[in-house]
Amino acid sequence: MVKQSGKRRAAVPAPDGDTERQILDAAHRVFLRSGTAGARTQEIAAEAGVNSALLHYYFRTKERLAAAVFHRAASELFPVVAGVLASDAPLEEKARKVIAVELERLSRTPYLPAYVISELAYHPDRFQQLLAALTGGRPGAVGQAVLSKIQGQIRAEVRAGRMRPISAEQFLVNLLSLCIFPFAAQPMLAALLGLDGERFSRFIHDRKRELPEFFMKALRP
Amino acid sequence: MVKQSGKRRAAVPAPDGDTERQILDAAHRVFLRSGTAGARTQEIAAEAGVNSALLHYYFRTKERLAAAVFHRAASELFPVVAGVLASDAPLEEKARKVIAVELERLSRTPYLPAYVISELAYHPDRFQQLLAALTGGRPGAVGQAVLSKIQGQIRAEVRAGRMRPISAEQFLVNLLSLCIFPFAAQPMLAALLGLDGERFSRFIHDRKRELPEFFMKALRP
DNA sequence: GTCTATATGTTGATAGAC
DNA sequence: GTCTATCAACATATAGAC
Repeated sequence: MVKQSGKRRAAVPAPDGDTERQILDAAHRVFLRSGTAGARTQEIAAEAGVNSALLHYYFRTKERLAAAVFHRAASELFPVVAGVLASDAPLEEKARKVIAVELERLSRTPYLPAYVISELAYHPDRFQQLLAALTGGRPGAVGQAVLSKIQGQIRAEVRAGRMRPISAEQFLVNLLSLCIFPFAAQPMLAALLGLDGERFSRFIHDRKRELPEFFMKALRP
Repeated sequence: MVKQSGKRRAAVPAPDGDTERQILDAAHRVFLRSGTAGARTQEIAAEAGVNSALLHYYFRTKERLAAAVFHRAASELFPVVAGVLASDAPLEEKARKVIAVELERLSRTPYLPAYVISELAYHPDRFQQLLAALTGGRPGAVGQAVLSKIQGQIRAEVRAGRMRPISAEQFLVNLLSLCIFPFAAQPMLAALLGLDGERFSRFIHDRKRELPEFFMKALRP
């Protein structure tokens, strides 16, 4: 990002990959663990195996580093789902696919939802600027495209008598709520319902099978 | 909490209520706005109309103040729902009631979910210690009681042919997801689907009517 | 590119007068 | 109880040698 030199350094310093990515990876872990405000650049540098001066050499400020991490985190969370939802597949297939993909992905990065929610709550501007970067200037364009696509499909299903009326917004929010919330609230569920560690994994495992039926059933006329 | 003196001061200093509560109220607002790590005690003091020395007089450390605020925030979020769920009302009525109560309450304090989720993610110990305080030593007791209560009711409904089988955990998580997530993710929905300000309010307004049907329908055999 | 050493600015917290 | 003034500890960021 800041680096321009293409010159490869001699064998010693970087164990694997280039340093910039190592710092970014470390920042990713630390920010997701402690939150942006709670994280310390010094801790990130230590976790990356470098000192904090080098961190500032690659990313000028903590803020820029935070933006880069958020960008990467959000980019691996949204595009997949957006792709599925904007496709031409039948509505029911989309829902099943989204559930499968989301539960699978979030099982591997369970801290992502809480991190994204926190960032959005305390730093709403970051998201706007990310959307602008992703969609090239017109934020909300992807969302609107998905919405009208879904809306059209719902209307068709309703006319065919296979579904009862529901707005595209409610449809989408219901779907995302059921997929994402359990991960965002995992610590709460652990304390409240005892869903910690292995029990949570089993819970999600069961959910992959049960949630599609639950969701589709709710939409039938 | 720290204050012992019952002596009332002369008319001048405190505009309304006692100072301790004013500080707590200010802390509540600031912590919910900026997150615990991002908030500054100085900002809290300013918002409370006092200086930061007085803040430390009442609450010795920022950490204690944060715990007090989280305690209060969580206490106004959970007990109501727990009360409904643990009651002897029929299952369907409980679900409707929870949806109505939650959507109504969160409409008035929309930042609460994101704050609680953030706190839990970055400060899981706080919740344990809160639960211990609330339930007098045995954390998870309330949750377990609710779970087995619900589990029993589900079994009865299933036997009566009015509901298809579902574990109490999935039942509860589905219900809470659908109620809480929209508020936790509001900034995301605003950026993505254009659900900001007035449009979000209307979305929630519609949701109060539509969600009970959606949820109940999903459970029918 | 990477390090050591250091500057600069905040921040949480305390001392002590009133 | 409430204030002014101040401290000590960090955390971010930079300078400059290698």
